[in-house]
Amino acid sequence: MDDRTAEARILDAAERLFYDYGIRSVGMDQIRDASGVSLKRLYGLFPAKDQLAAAVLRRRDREFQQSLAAHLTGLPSPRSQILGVFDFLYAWFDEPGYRGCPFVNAFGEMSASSSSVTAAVEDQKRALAAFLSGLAADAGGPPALGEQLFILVNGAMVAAAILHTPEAAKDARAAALLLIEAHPADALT
Amino acid sequence: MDDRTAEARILDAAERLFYDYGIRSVGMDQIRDASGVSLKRLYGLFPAKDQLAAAVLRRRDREFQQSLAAHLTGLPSPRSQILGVFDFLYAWFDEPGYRGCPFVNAFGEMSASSSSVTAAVEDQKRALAAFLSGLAADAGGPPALGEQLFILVNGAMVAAAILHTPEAAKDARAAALLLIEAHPADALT
DNA sequence: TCTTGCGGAGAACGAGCGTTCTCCAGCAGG
DNA sequence: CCTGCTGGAGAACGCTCGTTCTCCGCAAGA
Repeated sequence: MDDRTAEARILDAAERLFYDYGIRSVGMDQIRDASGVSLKRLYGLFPAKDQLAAAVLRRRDREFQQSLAAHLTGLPSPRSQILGVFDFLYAWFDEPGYRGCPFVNAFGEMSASSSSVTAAVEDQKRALAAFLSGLAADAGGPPALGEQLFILVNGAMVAAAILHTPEAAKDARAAALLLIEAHPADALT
Repeated sequence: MDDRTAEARILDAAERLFYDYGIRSVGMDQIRDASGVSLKRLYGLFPAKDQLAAAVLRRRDREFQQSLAAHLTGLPSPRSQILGVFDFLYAWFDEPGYRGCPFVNAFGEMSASSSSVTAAVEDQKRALAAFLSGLAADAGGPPALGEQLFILVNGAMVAAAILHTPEAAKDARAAALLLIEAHPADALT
């Protein structure tokens, strides 16, 4: 098998295992077994476990952004796109295996011991904040609206995970709607 | 030394070490060294590490609730008490060693491997949600306001930790203010 | 056919760590 | 003085796991 599919199979296996059981709980042997790629090749592609974890997070960030953007295309206004973010979250929270935001979980688990993981988490959160600020600006809201949407999104992910309910997405959506309408200049509907 | 101070010294040491470095990164030997309590006595009081971690979290929850309540006493209205929650958060986020919500971090680290820790985290979040719902009801807001405040609080904790800025508390405070005013019946000022 | 090197399987190594055990000092009671 | 108990210090045990090493099959080229 060529390197490309070997790398993808490793990332697929690691992503699932890390998310389901936590990064530290999963051994490299389990990733070898689940991916079918030998340890030697695995270490040839990813020289250490935390770099594999960081690579998993960075790929997941790209997929998350693409998936969210795809869900939002076709929505007519910036305002409906903002609300669409929370509909997207609801569908995610409602999936059977939802266990919280993988980036927040990785931060809680590894921030004290792996700088490459924390850097990947930080980059994902900055990208998400920038994306939401863009939507907020498109909707004619002030910069603070972007920050508030970012807080709502992260709070909903935590609340849904710990309290075992996807309803947090609906509560956050309602809050976002009120915030959009409350801010002085909401140009578009 | 009697059991009471031994237990307190263990909890003090474990709380600091667990929060600073993560639960799994801290060995029982380090807790023994930091607390000055022998391993034998330590295991006599807490039969396993995850039960010690759960005990740390439950005590921290009690202290957090008391500290928050003390910060809110004297504030004249439910509305100002709600805003006071976010002022309280700002002061916390601005402390040098802030590393996120210890309960969220513990959840990310241990939810797959320790039921006693996840139970302690869940109880803390339910208590916090109930407290905020009480404030929201006192302020004349609908039940959804309580849920939204809960989401804002958790989102602010995550955002402040990962983005290294206490400003998230101010953004969340501004959002809370808008939500209070946006909700139909805001009786008290 | 012989050689050479790549890559797979998995054993091995070394460190960390949760938990238990051993040893011993000190002290209370007979 | 002897006995037995409590509790501290820390060695020891057993397991996990990240990482590396060894061995071997096999395919490609001369």
